[in-house]
Amino acid sequence: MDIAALKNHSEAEKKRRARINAHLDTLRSMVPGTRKMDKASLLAEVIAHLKELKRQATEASEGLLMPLDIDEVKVEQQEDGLHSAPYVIRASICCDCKPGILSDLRQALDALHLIITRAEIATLEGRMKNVFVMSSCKEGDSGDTKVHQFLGGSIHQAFRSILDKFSASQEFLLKSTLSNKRRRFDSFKPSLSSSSGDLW
Amino acid sequence: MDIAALKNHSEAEKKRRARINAHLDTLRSMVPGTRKMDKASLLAEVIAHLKELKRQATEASEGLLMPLDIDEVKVEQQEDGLHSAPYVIRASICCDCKPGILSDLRQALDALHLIITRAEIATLEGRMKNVFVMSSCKEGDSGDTKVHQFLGGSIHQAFRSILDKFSASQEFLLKSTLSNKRRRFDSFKPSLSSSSGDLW
DNA sequence: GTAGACACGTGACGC
DNA sequence: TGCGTCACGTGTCTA
Repeated sequence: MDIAALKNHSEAEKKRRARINAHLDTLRSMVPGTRKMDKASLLAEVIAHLKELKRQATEASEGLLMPLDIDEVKVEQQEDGLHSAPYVIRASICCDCKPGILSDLRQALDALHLIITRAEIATLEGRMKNVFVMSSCKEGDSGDTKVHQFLGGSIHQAFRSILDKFSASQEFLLKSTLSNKRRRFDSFKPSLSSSSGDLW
Repeated sequence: MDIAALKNHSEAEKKRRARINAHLDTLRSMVPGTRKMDKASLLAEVIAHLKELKRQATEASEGLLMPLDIDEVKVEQQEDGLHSAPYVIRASICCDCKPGILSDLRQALDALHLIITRAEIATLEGRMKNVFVMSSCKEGDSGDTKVHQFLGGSIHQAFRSILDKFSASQEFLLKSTLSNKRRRFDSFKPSLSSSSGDLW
């Protein structure tokens, strides 16, 4: 009978729709503010959330990345999306582990009279990366973009000069002893003891 | 004419389906390995991906969190999903900034002969949080779960004893001078200069 | 009364 | 041949 086959067909199709809609409902429960949304709009919102989460994830793992060969100073304004913390500056410096560089950094930041909300030191394979999250000391400066741009410039300049100072001393060592360059490869995969022993 | 109305209707429905399918294709392009998947399976995969990204995001922001009042030692195995780095141990210790505790931690880790792939020191408001990402020195241990459980236990024990040692000395100070407890509130929102000056 | 969204059943195509 | 998936047109409901 063709009639029975048709019934099976329609029922199977019904099952299929149910499966899809169930997943759609799951998505509705996962993405906030989509409870009573269009199917299409829901999917659009899912896409947006997916992008946002991906951005956050890569941003978070970016913080873990540490260039092994190039020294760098980065200063950027952190809008921080949801946390409603306006005009927060995030400054980072990545270079070889050098004793004394930490106190230089500390002195430089002290001189700028900032509120340091987070200070992070990471070491990896003889390299170090310092990240500072901070904002201006004065309350009134919070909304002033120009103040933060100036502050960012000052921080960048201060860090840069510290970097130059220490890389200059390294270049001096490089010229005086040829074995120094090799040392960078020797300490390419050291244990913590050799890589951070001088630093701590 | 009813015929024109019907045509509009079907065309509108066609447009709607096109919108939905376009979003579905966008999702396919965003989630790897779903190029030729069922509509339902695709959505299931999207849900899984969304969950995974959410987990990573919360985990990443968790790493930034630092308990202000309670000292803690955490040792956990990090499967790390995509990076195919099996059996990596992540150990963290959070406590008040105390000079000398860093060298104690270093000595403890040195004694265990581990490969430290990442060492991180973060300071915030007079508190410090150290995170170490590491794996066993020996290659053969990589797949051995028991070895890593034992290693994890050893690390936890070592960190715990360091924590106890320093918190014990703090309790001693607490009993000897009443002003000490207040000090914890005095340094609740210090600048970097006062919070990490002793540590560095 | 019209525009948009949804579920339904059906024909078509692939394994 | 059946089984699964898809696109399509239609009926129905709500705003």
